Amino acid sequence: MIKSTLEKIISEDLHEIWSILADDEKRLIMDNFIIHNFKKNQIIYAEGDEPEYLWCLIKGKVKKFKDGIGGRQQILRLHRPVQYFGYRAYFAEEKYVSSAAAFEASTVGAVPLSLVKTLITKNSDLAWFFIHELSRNLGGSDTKIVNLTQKHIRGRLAEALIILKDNYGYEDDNSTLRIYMSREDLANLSNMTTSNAIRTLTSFVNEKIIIVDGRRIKITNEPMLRKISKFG
Amino acid sequence: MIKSTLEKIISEDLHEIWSILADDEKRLIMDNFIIHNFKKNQIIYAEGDEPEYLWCLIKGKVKKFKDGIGGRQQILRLHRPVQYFGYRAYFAEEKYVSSAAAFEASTVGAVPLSLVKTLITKNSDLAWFFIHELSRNLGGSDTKIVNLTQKHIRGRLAEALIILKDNYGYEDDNSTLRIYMSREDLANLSNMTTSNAIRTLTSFVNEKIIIVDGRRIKITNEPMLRKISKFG
DNA sequence: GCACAAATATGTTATATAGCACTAATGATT
DNA sequence: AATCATTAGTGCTATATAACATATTTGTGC
Repeated sequence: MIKSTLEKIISEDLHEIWSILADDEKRLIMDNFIIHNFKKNQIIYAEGDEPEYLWCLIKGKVKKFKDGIGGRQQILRLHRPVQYFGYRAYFAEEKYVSSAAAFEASTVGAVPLSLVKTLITKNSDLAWFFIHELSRNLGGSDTKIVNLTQKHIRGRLAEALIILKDNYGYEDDNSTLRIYMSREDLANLSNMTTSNAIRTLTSFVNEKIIIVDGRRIKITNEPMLRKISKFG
Repeated sequence: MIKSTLEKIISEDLHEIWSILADDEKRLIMDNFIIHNFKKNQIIYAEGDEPEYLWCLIKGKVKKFKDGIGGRQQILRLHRPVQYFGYRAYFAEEKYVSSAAAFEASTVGAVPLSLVKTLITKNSDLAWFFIHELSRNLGGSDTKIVNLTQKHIRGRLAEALIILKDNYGYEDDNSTLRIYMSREDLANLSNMTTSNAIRTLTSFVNEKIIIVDGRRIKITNEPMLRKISKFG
């Protein structure tokens, strides 16, 4: 018997998380799992939309953001494979309060949240999975509030770079961030204007903390970066 | 048979939420429910502590906050009876990332989180209660990030006053906030210095949006306050 | 009721960062 | 290759808000 590509993705990539599901539950998910492909910068869902699907990032990178005053965007969270998103609003019985977009070409699976709801009720391990995820995100969000409001520009940018490293890691050279983003997005992540992101990036280069080649960022002095991030 | 005071509190005040529990589960909670009294400004738990108890606010007011750069405090959330707090860190398997303190003399019940964990696993309604709470809090936290980082001082203070109204309501006159807090706490809620909280409060008074008498704040033009809060 | 501490109020100055204007580089399209 | 659009980079100015200084008022303990 030949496994379908979809089944292969699910059984291989998602094994870790869906291992908490019973076989019939897995079957149910597989039968209702729809693969979507999003192009770079394409919106997956937007603020105000009614939540319908649990999204599962299989390949690519996704940002969650909120549009604020004067079209200024705040990036709230970054996702990497295999991570789940788009469920909070449904569980809160709200519309989405933030939007999700693909950072780069991405493959995402969609599972109806109504199905997820049924499974959570029946499977306490799955309930715990989401309780755990939500709890971690909430802690991160609370910490972010203080970081973004109280740290100065250098601290905020340094922190953003650390976040990028913690989320996407380094390439094989052990120093180049495995994500290439525009200066504007870097600014949106650190709550500052694009000009200031560029300027601050330049001063980090001058201080030999990073090396910049276009959108390629090499962190050469991570301890110093963490220090700047911590001090503020 | 005479009901104990404790049993009375639980069966009356907590009915709404614990109604999702079976009788034997209620019994278990009651047997492990310890009442604590906290004085004004007393710390209930502090950042870095290991989470042990689910706290249930029975009487009084509680703030959750995080100490930031230069001793500057950011108030993250406010609690009123009957609300639960202190569980996030346990579910995230982390130490507390914020502290909780009584705003005024408060009565709080403590239930061992290990017991709550057991109950959640057995009772999916209870699991959903926490999934729902966490999801709502996370949405609020994400919204707060944008509000605090992008709005100007007037917008932030206006929003803080609205939050106070939504949380604690008005007194019988339908306009006096049912909470009295220091200008410093008001500043900590709106991410600004105490001086600026005072100044901005004064300008709201001059604009006939509020009336201030010491710590007593009367909101006389709530639509305008919401407008200022929304616009930024 | 007095002494002292804490909170509130207000004016002045300093500064971080936004806003704007402009140029340079890079990348996409035909 | 030429054109155009987008992104990156830099200097200058404006401004919101912090920081500081100093009254003034209010609350608290004896």
